[in-house]
Amino acid sequence: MNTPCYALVDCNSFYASCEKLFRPDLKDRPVVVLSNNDGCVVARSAEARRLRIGMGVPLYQVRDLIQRNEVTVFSSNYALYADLSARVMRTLEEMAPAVEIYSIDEAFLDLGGIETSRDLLDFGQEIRRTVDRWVGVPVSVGIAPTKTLAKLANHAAKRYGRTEGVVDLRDPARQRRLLAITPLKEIWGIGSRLSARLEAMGIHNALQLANTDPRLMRKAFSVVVERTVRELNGEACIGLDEIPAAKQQIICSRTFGTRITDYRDMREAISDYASRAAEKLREEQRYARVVTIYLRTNPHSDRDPQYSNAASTELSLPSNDSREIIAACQGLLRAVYRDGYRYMKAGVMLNDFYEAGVFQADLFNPGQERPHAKALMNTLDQINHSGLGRVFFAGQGIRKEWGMQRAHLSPRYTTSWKDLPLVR
DNA sequence: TCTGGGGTCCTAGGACCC
DNA sequence: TCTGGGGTCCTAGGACCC
Repeated sequence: MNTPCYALVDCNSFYASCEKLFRPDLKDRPVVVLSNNDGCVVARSAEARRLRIGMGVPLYQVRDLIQRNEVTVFSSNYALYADLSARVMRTLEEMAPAVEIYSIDEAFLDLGGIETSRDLLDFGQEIRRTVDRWVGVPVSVGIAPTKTLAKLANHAAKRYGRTEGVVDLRDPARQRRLLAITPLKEIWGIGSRLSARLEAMGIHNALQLANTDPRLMRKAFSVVVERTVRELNGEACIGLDEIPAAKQQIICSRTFGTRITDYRDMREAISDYASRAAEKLREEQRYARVVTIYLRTNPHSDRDPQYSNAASTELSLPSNDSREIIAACQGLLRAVYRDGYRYMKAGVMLNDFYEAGVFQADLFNPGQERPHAKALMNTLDQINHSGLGRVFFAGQGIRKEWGMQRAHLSPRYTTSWKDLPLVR
């Protein structure tokens, strides 16, 4: 049996790199990408990071800094990032025997057995060159016997220029040296709450955590922390998941571009989110029984009266038909909507999923067949995935005055025919 | 004035049953 | 004043991730 060996490949400043790819004029220039509604900074190019623009800060707090330094600002262009992500992942799948897509910009590779046939630092550099040539997005590579250590190796590859973007952390002595200079909150699985509790116990860095007794850590915290301790010591506890688990929940929620004060606008928004959620559900090829909506005012405001509420219902039969899910959400909205508030956000949640044909027929509506429903939803999805335009239900609204603010949106270069870049 | 969105896993505790 | 024990299931809440 081989010692396990994982690589973590992570795109550098992914969203910012995607934007730069189609804007060669922005090479070596600071770029930031904003969250939905242009609220917070969620990605920064290396140049922007050097200006000390923080991750996750609200835009209004860094507006001066951005203007003074002529930072180029983009709204999130999720269609573009998802498409480029798929290209990166396809490239990695061609290069490694087993790949787990961990997030939009990261993948774990199983390198077990490869080290006998080739030098892993070389292999890491080959990954970097290939992704750069085929897709144009820069990546870093961390290599280690456990996923938790591979994560840390990747951090190091990003942080220290001398590594040239690849760190091989298989050597235990090297692991200990890196752990000794790694703060707790940089460890995968240790967030701010656990960091604070560990600090209070006198544990201040990753090496000190690695040196604790894993069984005691399980008692004091949970099995999650126990696994982290073992992984830091090179004992692989978390395997590679090539096939993503089926989703258990689908959420579609948004902060509105402007506050909603009108029932009809709220009904439009809820219908729109319901339709998006149903679309995602069909992509999963699942049917949901439980539908939930929630809405709330702005909790940061101390002037406006506050209200937040949620409501759920169980469909008589699990469904992924947009019309049924929209109707259920509109019914729930009538129950929880109150006049006289300035609503900031609402959402639709789907739960309790079934595969086609496995659920019990409704006792009171036996044989409730909907022969045309599937064909109609298929047609809808095909049109909406064609890149030619979208069809939608009238209840979703046409003008969408409550819709997202995206003042700095780039074209959908790769997923919309009308946005194809032109070379003159 | 302005603060994202979408997920997962684990645990404790209550409800319920025999 | 006295009032078992053990098991399962479900849910809410906390913590984490990107």
